[in-house]
Amino acid sequence: MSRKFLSSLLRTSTTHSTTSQCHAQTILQSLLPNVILETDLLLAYSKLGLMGHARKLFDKMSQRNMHSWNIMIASYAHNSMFFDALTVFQGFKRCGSLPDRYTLPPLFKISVGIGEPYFGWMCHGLVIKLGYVEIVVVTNSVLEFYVKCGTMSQALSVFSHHNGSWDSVTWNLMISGFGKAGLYSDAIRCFREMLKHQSGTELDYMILPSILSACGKEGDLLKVKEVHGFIVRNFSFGVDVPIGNALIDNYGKCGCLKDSENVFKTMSCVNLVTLTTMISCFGMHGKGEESVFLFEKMIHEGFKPNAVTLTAILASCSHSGLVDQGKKIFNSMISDYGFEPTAEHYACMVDLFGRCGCLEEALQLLKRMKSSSVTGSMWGALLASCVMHKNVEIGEVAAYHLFQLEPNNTSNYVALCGIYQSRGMAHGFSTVRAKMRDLGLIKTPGCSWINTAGRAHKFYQGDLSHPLSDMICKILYEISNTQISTDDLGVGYLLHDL
DNA sequence: CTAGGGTTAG
Repeated sequence: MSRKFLSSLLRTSTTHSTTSQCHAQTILQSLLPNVILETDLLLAYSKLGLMGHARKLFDKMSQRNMHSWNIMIASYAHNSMFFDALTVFQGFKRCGSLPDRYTLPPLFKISVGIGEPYFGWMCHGLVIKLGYVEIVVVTNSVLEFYVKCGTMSQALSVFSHHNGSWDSVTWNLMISGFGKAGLYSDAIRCFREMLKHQSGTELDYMILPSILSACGKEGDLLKVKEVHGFIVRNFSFGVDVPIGNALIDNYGKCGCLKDSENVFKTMSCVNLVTLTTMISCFGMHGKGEESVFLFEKMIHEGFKPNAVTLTAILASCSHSGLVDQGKKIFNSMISDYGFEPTAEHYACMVDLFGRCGCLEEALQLLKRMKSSSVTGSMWGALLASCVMHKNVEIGEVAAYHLFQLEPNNTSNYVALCGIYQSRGMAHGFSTVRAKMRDLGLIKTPGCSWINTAGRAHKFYQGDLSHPLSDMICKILYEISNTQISTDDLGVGYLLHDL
């Protein structure tokens, strides 16, 4: 077998056996050392995730080119082995070479992976200095870095500096970035902007989950329906799994459980995320029995629940008062699946016991735990249950722990006050209020607002300062006595440009 | 050899 033939065989190899047979041939025929062949082997092993094999080869190479360094750095980053990737990159720098367009994107992944933004900022500097800003893949990786750091202002600045050289990945990063940052209306505005820029060209279906999630979290059912209609009209393959999952989730968030179920039923292929989403939708709508039924069905079908699934089913049991089922599921996850419950799961269990009034049982659960592993969210769940059931004794215990753990969290003081107030204990009430004053804590009042004709109108609790408040209250009173279907909500077209 | 989508929680 010639060098050329082995090379092309390796470049298309997808199995361990082909790769190692080629490797054996290179040795048998004394074709090594040879940079091209060794680099081909490197890539073949990396693609199979066999980083140990790749590394052994790489260390023995007497000569390396940019390609070989890039493969090592990118593959380590791809397999979340960030420190190994960094070590290789440092070795690369010691050779006096400069990164190229293939080296740079994985470096941003490394920076996020090791939680070290300085490294990413430095790499952004390199991108500019070495003149790679015009390469859209490189600039997109910079954009993604800022999105993952949660600094949308920086992402926006990168975005606007490269006016014109965007592609659909750029838009998707911006839309999903705004969504992840909770800036849903910005995400929707960005989507509209995108439609303007690329009218006529086909819409990339990868952005649909991002835009659906922005519409759903904004609670805008009409826009969710609009995007759904658009999907049905334009994508003949029907829904792929992530799009189906996003539809289920966002119909659920907008209060249309029936539509979630319909999407779920028509999906030809589902995964763990689909099932978890559907379980949590049932839970959100107080359908605990349906959640448990689906959970048991998925286990029967051989799905292995993950930490998110467990949180969803426990929360669902809790909201529907299914204490025994919740307890059973929690215990079986530990014994049957060797599941290591996280702090969130314990918080769910406390909520499960607490919500139904089993406050003593909830407290015992926390007392049995090592005190250093009891988190604020667990005591917080207990305190919330004590407010619900007006329990002073356990409420004080939970509040005491919370005051230690999060001394500046105003809502804990307010919750304890609420318990005293509901039991008519004026002394306790004023003591906590005084403590809050001493600590300089101010309760931020609940507030809601509405945008009409480009103006925002704010309303605080019990606030009648708005000039039209008389009329507003009268209309609100009428509305609250009228049955309204979600179809009657106002019209706000999203896709009218299409 | 480089970039993008979906799930929990109060």
